[in-house]
Amino acid sequence: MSKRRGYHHGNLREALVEAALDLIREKGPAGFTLSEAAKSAGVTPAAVYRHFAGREELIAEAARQGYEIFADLMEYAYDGGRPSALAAFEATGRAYLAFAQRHPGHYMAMFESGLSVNSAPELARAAHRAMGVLERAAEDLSRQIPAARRPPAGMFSAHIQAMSHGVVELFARNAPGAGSPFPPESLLETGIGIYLRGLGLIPPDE
Amino acid sequence: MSKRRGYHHGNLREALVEAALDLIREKGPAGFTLSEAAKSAGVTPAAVYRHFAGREELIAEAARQGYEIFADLMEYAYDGGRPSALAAFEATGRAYLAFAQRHPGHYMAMFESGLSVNSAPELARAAHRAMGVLERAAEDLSRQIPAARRPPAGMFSAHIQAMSHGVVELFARNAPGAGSPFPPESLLETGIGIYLRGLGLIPPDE
DNA sequence: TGTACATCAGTGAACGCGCGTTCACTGATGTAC
DNA sequence: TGTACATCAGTGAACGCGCGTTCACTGATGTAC
Repeated sequence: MSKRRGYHHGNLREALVEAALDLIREKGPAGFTLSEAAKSAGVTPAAVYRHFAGREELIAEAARQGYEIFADLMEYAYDGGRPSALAAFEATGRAYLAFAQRHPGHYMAMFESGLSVNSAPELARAAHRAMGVLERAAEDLSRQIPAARRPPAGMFSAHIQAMSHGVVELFARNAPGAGSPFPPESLLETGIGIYLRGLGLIPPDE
Repeated sequence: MSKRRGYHHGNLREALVEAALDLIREKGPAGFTLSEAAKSAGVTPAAVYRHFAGREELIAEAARQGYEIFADLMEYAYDGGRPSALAAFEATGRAYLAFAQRHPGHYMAMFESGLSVNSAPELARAAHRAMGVLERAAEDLSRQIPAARRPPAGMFSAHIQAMSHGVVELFARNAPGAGSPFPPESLLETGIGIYLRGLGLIPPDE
């Protein structure tokens, strides 16, 4: 952690963000303190103020980076709707969970810190980009549903978000419902599968 | 809040739990402090220690009471599977959301405080009872699915829990995804409806 | 290549604050006689 | 009904702690000449 070579750190800003992410992952967003982040970056708490206005801004930057990574992953998974709207949609679902598992600190900073997405414009922009992919995927896929039985795309995407977030919170961590006999990946995959079947997007017999 | 009539409070234990629930609802589980709970119950912080071993135990008691209320509501909604397994199941889904909305402090103490359900045996018992209702409802309903296409009941119930929790966290509060144009009740109701259709429990044409 | 100097990232001491927790105490309550 | 007394729920002062934040400072870096 403290790979400083002298008086100057070299890349303190990023080191602080990483320290914050580690702390958030280990103790939750509330357990994270500016002082401890500074300490684990090998620096005095006061040094933090050279790079951030305060504790809040440090968390916001961690969340922003999370939304950027998240958006990139979602876009990569969606891949412009290839090879099919259905496959691309399912890939974004898997990407959602994979992100939560691989970047728990980011995920918690984004969704559990109580941070308002509108506290900073770059944060809002990144969050909007990430959510936009999911909404687009839902829109593309929902066009395959006969218009009469088609739910609004926003509702469709909200369902998937809810299911994904629920699986992460309840079954992908040491949460209340943990100790479930099913791995979160298969829980989410089957859950989304059944849901899509309910929309007539997957044949009922398969 | 401070309806004390003299030196003795009369019902401090309950007053503290209620103060804790109010604080948790307003500031989140991390924002709640023992001192503030004592203050809003009109009492010195030291008085808390006549009734609780400390901060942690106070939160645990709030969560325990939440699980009891939750379990009662779920049992009432389930009503032994009447009038039908399907209707009873849908009622428990609605009860889940209604509980989260009507008892946000309890809900947060239960699911967002980072509290381990196994920190106290009465807490674990209450939590188990609550979750048992949902599992039983899922089991009863899943018996109506042809055995070949029937997912394990535990998975079924996990899906519903995930969707319900996700809707609460993302759309029933001022969370990141909030500002959704759909009220949480209808989000959950349609989400569960589509899911049940995917299981063949609701006819596709209805 | 060497020196003077501006820049600015970090130090370290200090602050006021609210926290959880402890302790000896006090005074209201309710029971025994 | 009245008095003595045990009980124990609450007080209030004190503690050590870590927090976020500020400030004047210092010393490493890198640029101009």
